[in-house]
Amino acid sequence: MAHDIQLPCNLDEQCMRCKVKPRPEETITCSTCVTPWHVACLTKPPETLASSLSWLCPDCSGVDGPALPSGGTAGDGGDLVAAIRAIEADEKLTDKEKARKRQELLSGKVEEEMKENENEKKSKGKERERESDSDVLDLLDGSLNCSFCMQLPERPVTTPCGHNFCLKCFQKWIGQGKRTCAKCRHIIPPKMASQPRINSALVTAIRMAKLSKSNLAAVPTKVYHFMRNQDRPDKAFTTERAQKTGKANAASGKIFVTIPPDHFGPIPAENDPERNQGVLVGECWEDRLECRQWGAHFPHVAGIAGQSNYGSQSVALSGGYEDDEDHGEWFLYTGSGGRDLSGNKRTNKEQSFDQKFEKMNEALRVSCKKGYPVRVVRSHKEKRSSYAPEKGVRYDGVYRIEKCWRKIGIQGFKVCRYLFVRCDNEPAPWTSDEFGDRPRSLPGIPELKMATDVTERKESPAWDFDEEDSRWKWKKPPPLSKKPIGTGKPEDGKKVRRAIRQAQNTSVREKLLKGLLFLCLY
DNA sequence: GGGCCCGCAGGG
DNA sequence: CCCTGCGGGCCC
Repeated sequence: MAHDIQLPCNLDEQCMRCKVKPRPEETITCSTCVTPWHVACLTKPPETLASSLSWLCPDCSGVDGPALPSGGTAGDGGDLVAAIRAIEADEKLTDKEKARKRQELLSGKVEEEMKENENEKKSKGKERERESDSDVLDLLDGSLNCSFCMQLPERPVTTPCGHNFCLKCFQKWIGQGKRTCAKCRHIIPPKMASQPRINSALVTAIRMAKLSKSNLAAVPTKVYHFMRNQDRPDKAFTTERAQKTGKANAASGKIFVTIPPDHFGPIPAENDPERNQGVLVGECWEDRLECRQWGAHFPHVAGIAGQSNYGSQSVALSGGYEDDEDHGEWFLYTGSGGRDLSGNKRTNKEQSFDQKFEKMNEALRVSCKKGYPVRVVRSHKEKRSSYAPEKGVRYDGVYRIEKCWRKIGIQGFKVCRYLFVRCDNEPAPWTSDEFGDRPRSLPGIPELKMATDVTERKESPAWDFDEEDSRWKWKKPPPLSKKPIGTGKPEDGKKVRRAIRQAQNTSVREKLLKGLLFLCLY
C-alpha cells in the first residue's frame, strides 16, 4: 500500500511499520536526526549510494508525509489522544519511559492499561462522542508546544526532561551556546545538542490528532462497508430461510455506495465506485430495497433512518400526495411511533395518538437541532392496501388520515431533496443571516449535490419547468376525491373513528406545537 | 381490490 | 435478543 504511514525503527531497532528487526545493512540512517529507518518500508528509498549518505528521513525532509490510514475514525483519534495524555500525565514514569510508551502506543503495541480502558468504555455502553473530540488539539496547544515559538513543534525534538521544541528553534538555541532546557533549565546532554533527534512518535501523534480533528465531519469511507456487500448479488434475493419468493420477503442486494450507515448528507462521487458520480437529486428506484442499495435510505421498511443519540440520515415519504403540508419545496413530516392496524403486521398492540420524541423521532429531532442535512426519498408509487386512506392510515396521528395516496404516473422512489430539517418546536440550527432561508451547507457538512441533468427531473410529473423563472417548480397535484372513512372491522371501528376525528380536529398548527409534525425546509 | 402473511434489517 | 417498521406479493 503506497498510502501507508511512514514510520522509522523504534528504540529496539524494530521497524514500526513491518514490525521486523531489519539487519543493519537493511536500514538507513537520517543524516539530520540519526533515526534508523527500514529501507524496504520506505515509499521512496534513496536511489544511489551518494544520496543515501546525505539522506533525509520523511520527518526531516520537511516533505509532508503520505496520507494517513483512512480507517481511523474520530473515535480512534480520541482514544489515541487520551492514551497519550495519560502517559504524559503519569508522574511515576521517567521521561524516557514516557517516550518509550508513546512509541509503543503509536507502533501498535497495546498496553494492558489501554485494554482496561477499552473495557471500561464498553461497559459504559456505546457512546457517540464526536463532539468531545473538538478539543483534540487542546492537548497539543498546551504541554506539547515548542517553548520558543509557542506553536505545535515542527519536526519536534524532545529533551530528556520531557520538553518539546521545533528542531529549528532548538538548533538556534544551541547555536547561541545554550546547553540547558529553555523551559526547565535542566542540562541538555551534549549528544542531543550535537545530534538532535526528531521525536517521530510525537510527529505521528500530532498528525493523527490533526487528522482526527479535520476529519470529524468527513471521516473517510470505511472499506468494510463496501466489502461486506461484495458477496451479495446485484439484486434483491430470497434467502434459504424465506419460504416465499419475491421482493416482499427478499433480502437486499449488495450496497453499491461506500458510505457508512450513519453518513449525513449527499453521497459524493468518491463513494460511488460503481459510477463515480454520486447519488444525485432526482434519481429514481423501483422499490425501497433499491433505495437501500444506493444508500439513499437504508431501512427496508421504516420511514426514518437514524439513531436517537446521533441524528437522522434520511426519511422516506410514501406517496406523492396532495397535501396542504407537502408543497414539494417544503413539507411536514410526522415521526414514527404509532401503530398500524392495516393488514396484519403486528396486531396485539394498543394505539396512542400522540407520538413521542423517542427513537427515530428523536433522531430526527437531533438532526433538527444540529442542522444536519437529511436525505429524502419520496415515493411516487400508487399506494393501496396497507396504507389506504379509508383504512385510517396510521389513525394514531402518525400519518395524516384525511389524505389519500395518489397515482401520479411514475413508479418508483426518488431522491427528492437533501433537506435541512426544522422541527417546529425546536429553534432552527442556522440563522437566516448565515444561510438565508435555504441553507445549502453547514460547517462540517459536505456541499449539497443537485442533479444538473434536467431531463432526469422532467420525467416526474410532480415538477414543472417554469420558463419565465428558468427553474423547476413543484406542481401542486389536483385535489383528491373524498372517500368514506372506516375500516369495516367492527373491533377497530370505534377506536379508528375516534382517532380520525381527533386527528382531523387537530390543526396543523396545534400538531406542530405538540411536536407531532416535523417541518422540513430545504 | 384489499387483507393477510411473510421476512429482512437495525435500533436499543 | 427482541421488537418494530411509510414493503410487497399473493390469495381471498
